[in-house]
Amino acid sequence: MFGSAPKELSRTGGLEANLTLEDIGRLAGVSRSTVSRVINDQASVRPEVRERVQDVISRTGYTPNVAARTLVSGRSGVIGLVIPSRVHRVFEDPYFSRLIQGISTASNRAGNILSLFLFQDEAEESELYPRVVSSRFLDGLILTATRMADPLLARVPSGEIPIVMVGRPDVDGISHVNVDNRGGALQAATHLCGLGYERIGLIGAPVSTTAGLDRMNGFVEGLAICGKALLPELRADGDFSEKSGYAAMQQLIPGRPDAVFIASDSMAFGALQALREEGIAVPQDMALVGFDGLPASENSVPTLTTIRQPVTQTGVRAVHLLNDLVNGLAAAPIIEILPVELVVRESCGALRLPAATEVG
Amino acid sequence: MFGSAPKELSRTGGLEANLTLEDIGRLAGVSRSTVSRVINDQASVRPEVRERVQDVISRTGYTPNVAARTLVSGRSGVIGLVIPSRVHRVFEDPYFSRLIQGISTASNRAGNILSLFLFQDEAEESELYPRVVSSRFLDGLILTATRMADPLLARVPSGEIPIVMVGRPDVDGISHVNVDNRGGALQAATHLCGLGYERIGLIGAPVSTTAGLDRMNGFVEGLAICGKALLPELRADGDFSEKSGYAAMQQLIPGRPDAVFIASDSMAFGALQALREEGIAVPQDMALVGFDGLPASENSVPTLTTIRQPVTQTGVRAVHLLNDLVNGLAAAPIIEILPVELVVRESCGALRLPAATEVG
DNA sequence: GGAATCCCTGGGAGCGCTCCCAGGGAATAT
DNA sequence: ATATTCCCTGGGAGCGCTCCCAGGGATTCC
Repeated sequence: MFGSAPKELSRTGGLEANLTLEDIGRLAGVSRSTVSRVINDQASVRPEVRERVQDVISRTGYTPNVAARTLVSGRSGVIGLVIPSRVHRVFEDPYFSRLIQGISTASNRAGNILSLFLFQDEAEESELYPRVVSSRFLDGLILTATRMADPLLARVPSGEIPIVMVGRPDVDGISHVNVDNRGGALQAATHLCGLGYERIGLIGAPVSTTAGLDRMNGFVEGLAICGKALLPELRADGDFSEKSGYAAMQQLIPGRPDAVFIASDSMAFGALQALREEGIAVPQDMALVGFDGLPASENSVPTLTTIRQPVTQTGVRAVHLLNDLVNGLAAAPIIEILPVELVVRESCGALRLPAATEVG
Repeated sequence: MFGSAPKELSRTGGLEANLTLEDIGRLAGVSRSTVSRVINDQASVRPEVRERVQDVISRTGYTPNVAARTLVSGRSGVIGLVIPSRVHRVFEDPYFSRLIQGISTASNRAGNILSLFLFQDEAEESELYPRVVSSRFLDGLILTATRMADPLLARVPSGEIPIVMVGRPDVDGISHVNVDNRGGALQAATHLCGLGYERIGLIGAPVSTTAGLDRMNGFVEGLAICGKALLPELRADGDFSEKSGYAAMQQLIPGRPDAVFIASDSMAFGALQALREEGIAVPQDMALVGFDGLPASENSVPTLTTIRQPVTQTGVRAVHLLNDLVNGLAAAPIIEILPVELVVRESCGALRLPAATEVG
């Protein structure tokens, strides 16, 4: 349209480019300081002046220069989401998908910008992480999917920057938000006991994750409350995947459990498949309780009784906790444990049995 | 551990906190400027001085303050990845998963920091987008998953900031990297023709996406080369999902196609399921060619002949293109079209037929 | 009426960096 | 020997913002 515009103009893109507080001030007939006050919602600006300034701002489309603001205030508004290596398929996992959804929404609402750090391998991790953390570019960090003894965690306590972990870390002193894995698994166990099942088995998640460990411990604890123990032949572990659930169930079938708690819904879907192939009816021949509350658990055949965890909410809380830390509204470590909920559907048999007394 | 440490110290985290160029200079017995030269790899620093400075830097763990650097240089090193609303399940889609992988790796290697903008709805989109773009905080933007007539694209040509799209936009003048959807679909058509199939159908992707449109057009063009036309009763469209592929195939079966090109592997998996249920053997009774080259296409029964597109590479190229734009090594719009590749496996029947002459 | 108080507003300083220019010293040329 | 060149280095200026302090004007009080 303006083919003959000087290069300098077209390069910066026209009207709105590179306006400063000073410019806005000049246009509104006030000083830089007053404009700054208006933008930062500080008191003591006369209403009519405030309005005049706001008018100029919206007319010009002025946006403060983040770099300058960060330089002087020491706060960038950027929070980092770190997903360490080893989690290659992370995005295809519906858990992460929902978690990131929650984190993204919450940080958008809170006025934060979200930076994503996917580390493909240890080299990238050890090179990038220090640079990122100490560049004073991030206000804080959310860490996910760390494993036991994660080298990343070793760096955290040095405390250069506020950090919130999603999930329970295996060391103390780190702020985190977690779901009540132990309590949920315990509830699954007592629910099954209460329904009168006798030989109750477990398909566990890897005990190299705190979630897997807590779910197993909670389950065993729940059985203990009912005066039962977990029989070795009724336990198999998977790796959260559907495939591993399928294999684990095949392993359990010879032991003839009448109920099984499966530490993730994905694995439960695999287990369901294995049972279907063997002609074992759920819940008539074997009752199942999963963990996660994936949307798909509503549509399986039979529908899956499961422990629903609030994944999106976990992400939201992580952002809030982090902002509290950043703003000095709380001192690390803060720990938040979100409740889980037993969702009774067909697979546990409760719906077809006469009401039974639940323990716990 | 150091419970009695003064608050000021513990808050900033010890040794490495808040060092500046000036500090490093003092420690190394040189000036701020010299340290800056060392860090930015500029010439004319005596080797021994350079080494001395580098030594102090690595000993202290100094990292430049990104905000200060950005403020003066006008470059932050941060690139944004924008995924507009409507793509809620984006992360569970293996395409996006791989794309983000590629973008992340490339930007890590290029020294960029990646910021993620997931817009949940139009409101978030229209509020955040301008703020982000004009805050001079991002060096550039990668845009994905826009639809036809996306309102986001309307803002792009104003040119405040370099932008590269992944996939072909439906308007001109926007830099993008795309795969040869048209050529790939054309090749699928001529491949099937060359194998002697007569009634060749299409399960298309939504024509509201340029990918869907291009694949359809390429396919029709390929048929035309072979002197064929796409019969209306042999065409059904899906939405990229497995489920929709299943439904589309059910729709096509009555028309008795002897071969079908399916515009995405996911849909092909659904179609395969539908055929299995109907007892229609692939490739004996019907030949199939997919599009995408998902890893899972190697393991389906039968293995899927497909057009493999370089997804990770697409992400990598998007980052490189964007950096070229940012660094002024190229002028917008730059367009890069990556080649796709026909991967012949069992589902097209080529492996069991005597070698046939391919057209094209 | 003059002094004290308050509300608003403007401008200086400085965040940590890069860019640019000036200048000291060594090396080379006259 | 002095003049010219080059290499290397140091420091000033300034990016756009926030914080702080000072001060003008209106208001209130004595």
